[in-house]
Amino acid sequence: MTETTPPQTYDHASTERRWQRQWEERALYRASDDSPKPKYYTLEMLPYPSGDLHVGHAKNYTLGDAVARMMRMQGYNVVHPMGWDAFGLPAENAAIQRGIDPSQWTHQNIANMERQLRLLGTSYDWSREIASCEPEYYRWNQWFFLKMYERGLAYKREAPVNWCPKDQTVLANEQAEGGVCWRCGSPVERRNLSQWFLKITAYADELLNGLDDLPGWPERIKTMQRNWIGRSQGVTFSFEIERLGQHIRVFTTRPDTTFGVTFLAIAAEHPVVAKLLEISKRSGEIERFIQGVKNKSELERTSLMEKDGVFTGIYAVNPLSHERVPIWVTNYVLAEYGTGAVMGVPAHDERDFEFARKHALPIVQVILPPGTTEPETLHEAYVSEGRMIASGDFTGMASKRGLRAVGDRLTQLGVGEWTVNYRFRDWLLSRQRYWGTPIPIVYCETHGEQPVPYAELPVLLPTNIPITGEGSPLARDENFMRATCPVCGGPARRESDTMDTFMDSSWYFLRYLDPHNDREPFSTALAQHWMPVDQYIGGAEHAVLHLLYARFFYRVCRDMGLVEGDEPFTRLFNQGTLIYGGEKMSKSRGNVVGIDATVEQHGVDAMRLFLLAAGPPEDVTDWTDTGIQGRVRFLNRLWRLADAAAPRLRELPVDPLPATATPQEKSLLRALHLAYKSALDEANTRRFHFNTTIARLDEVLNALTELSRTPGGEKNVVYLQALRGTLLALAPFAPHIAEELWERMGGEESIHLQTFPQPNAGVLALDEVTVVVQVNGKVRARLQVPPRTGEEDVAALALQEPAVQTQIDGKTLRKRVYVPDKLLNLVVS
RNA sequence: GGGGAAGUGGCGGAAUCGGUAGACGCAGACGCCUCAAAAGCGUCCGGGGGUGACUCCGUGUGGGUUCGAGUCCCACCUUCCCCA
Repeated sequence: MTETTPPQTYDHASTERRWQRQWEERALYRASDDSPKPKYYTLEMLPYPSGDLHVGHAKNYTLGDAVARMMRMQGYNVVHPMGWDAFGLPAENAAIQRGIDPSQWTHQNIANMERQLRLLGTSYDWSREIASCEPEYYRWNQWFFLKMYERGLAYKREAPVNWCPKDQTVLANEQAEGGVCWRCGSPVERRNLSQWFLKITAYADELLNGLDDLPGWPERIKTMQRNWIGRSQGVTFSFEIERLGQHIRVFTTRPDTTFGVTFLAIAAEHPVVAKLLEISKRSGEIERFIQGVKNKSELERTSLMEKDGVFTGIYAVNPLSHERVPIWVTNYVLAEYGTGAVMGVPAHDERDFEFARKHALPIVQVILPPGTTEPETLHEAYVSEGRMIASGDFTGMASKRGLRAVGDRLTQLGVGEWTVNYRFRDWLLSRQRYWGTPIPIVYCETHGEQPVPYAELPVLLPTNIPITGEGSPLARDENFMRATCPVCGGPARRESDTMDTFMDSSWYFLRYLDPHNDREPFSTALAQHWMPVDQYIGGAEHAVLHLLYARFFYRVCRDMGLVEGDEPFTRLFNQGTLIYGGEKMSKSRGNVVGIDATVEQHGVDAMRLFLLAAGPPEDVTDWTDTGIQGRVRFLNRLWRLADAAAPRLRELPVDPLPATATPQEKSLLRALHLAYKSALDEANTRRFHFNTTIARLDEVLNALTELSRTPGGEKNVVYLQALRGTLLALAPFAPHIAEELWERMGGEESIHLQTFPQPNAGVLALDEVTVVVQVNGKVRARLQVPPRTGEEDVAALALQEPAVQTQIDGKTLRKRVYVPDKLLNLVVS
């Protein structure tokens, strides 16, 4: 046989396929519930099965997998599960637009995405997989709902919502942007509809204060949650309406400005409006205004629209100053926030100022800014503290003290009380949609609203029913709607609303711990063993939605005795997005780089390395088609060296610290141990900047290449042992090639079950260090000296340097700064 | 409008504690190998000046603190994110 050229590249496709199969067969990543090792729960946010993964998704899962593998190799019993957020609108839209069964659509997508996740070489424990659309899962949503119902945490009430008159359904705020239905384009209305809520506000203070106990969370996420909860302390008090004998209650955080009230602003939906209409002479005008306001979405009302209003012709009385103040119906006060009415103090509130300007209402200054003695014409509201004026008994008081004093006076007068108000509202759980968890409630003509008995769970979502996109499919399905009353056994109607899908993701991390339990949502003992999640990884888009709901849910579980502790996620890491061609990857932009084609062309190890090396994981990073080439080259270079060395390594006993002789050997070993240190530091400080670790591995390969080219290099023991070490350091990031070469080198067991090597201080130490010599802060020379050389010795050497001499010649030495092993700065003049 | 984060070569980025700016990679230039190409290998690669040893400038802009600033402080500009 004639001599053939050896293969230049390794066959990534067959290698990757082979090891993925082997790992699965050997259940390599199965987490044991009773391991003596310390537990580590690492988790990526579960995906919605939209159909296809692109390299942007891969960035997230690759990081999570690198973390899981690093912890596993450090001796932790790692649980790293994966599942599917499988209920939701896209499946239903596929049904509406293309007549595809939502269940079938979802299951096809799950099958495909699971295949793709396996393709990524992720080390998930698939035996724990869950899909939220399965009755085995959603029955426990219903179970939790009933438990919350019993505890008064789930309740039904009327609330204003976005309503599309054509499609006959409620819409989420983001589905009604610009005031029109996202599907049919009809203008949406605000409607008061009876809806199910979860009482998350009952935990408001706990959710707020708990943030202080989460040092492992990004500060900005905590700030966002604090702002979202929006706790404010103030006074709720009443203004009596003239000629009506009724009151309007207002909430204010600034009772010290009560004497500056020049109008009352109430929401168009405020219940008192009906009464006002009865006695107002201007009812026609008011009704026209209200009609215009009601059609607008909340988004438009709070941010887009100019502040507007209409005077009712009716007055109320300020309980402190006894002045008459006009009552206005406005578009900038929301019925759902506070009391649905605010006192208008234009001098000291920006929105009130703007409103007063527009409608020529008086602006009465009652707080003087420090350093002023007379009220001046205001060009904008003065919202800070100062001295109170024109405020009856309180005149002359500092406003900070006045705030308390006025609040207390209102309380003493019996017209008000100190209250705490929150910006966020209870969680609206109802959806008039098909593809979700049915709410387990029936309505009996005699016994009214009744919970479905636990024994009858799950209330199954019917399959094969028509989905047209108009109205609730469940409400029209007679078989589903017909039920019996659990109290009297008589006929009853089912609740046709389904649950918001954030219900599913509020507790899925607990179900992973006990995914096949058919007696309870999860075993308390297993939750105690594994919880809390040690590391949670996901995008920042869920900062106030999922992450707040899950914290609420966990506390409810705690109060039910199902879990211990308050917080489900000890540490949170926010991934940055991956952009391509300057834009976020998305189907609609047509700039999606799919993972199937990428993996086929370059191999998944190269892709994983590129995604990790592209930049810090929390940053927005760029996908480039050429960048991955560098990682392909890296793997091929490593392959050529390691594959050739494998036969020798099979004969060579493992020795992590071979004796070095030459400077080249020393610098190779040092590079390797710096790579170990980098990987361990990044994993254990949770900085996760593995981009720097991969740069260290590049340097190791450069050093390996260099040593392999010295005479006899390929037999050099240091070189050979370093190759073995390189594979161990690479294993968490490029698991397939590392495993393949490990096997070829005669490694026992899987490389992924090995212990990650520890950096050795002796190896890291340098024989010589470079000390920079500066004159007046500018580098003039570099000295090679042994570590920890004394200042006098370094100074003596420095003065012999010609470049230093010319700089200090004829000048006086003023100061000498010495940083051992780093620098000597000579200050002269 | 308010709050937050970030601005470093042609590009992605490194410099983790105030101490050699530009590690590592991509792209590019030149060379080797080859009939040729691909792959691979080698050298160079912030800007100005100089044959060269070198030298001056340089981390968005302008100030400041310091022996010394990409890093700390103040103001401004730009971009992105969140809230309104």
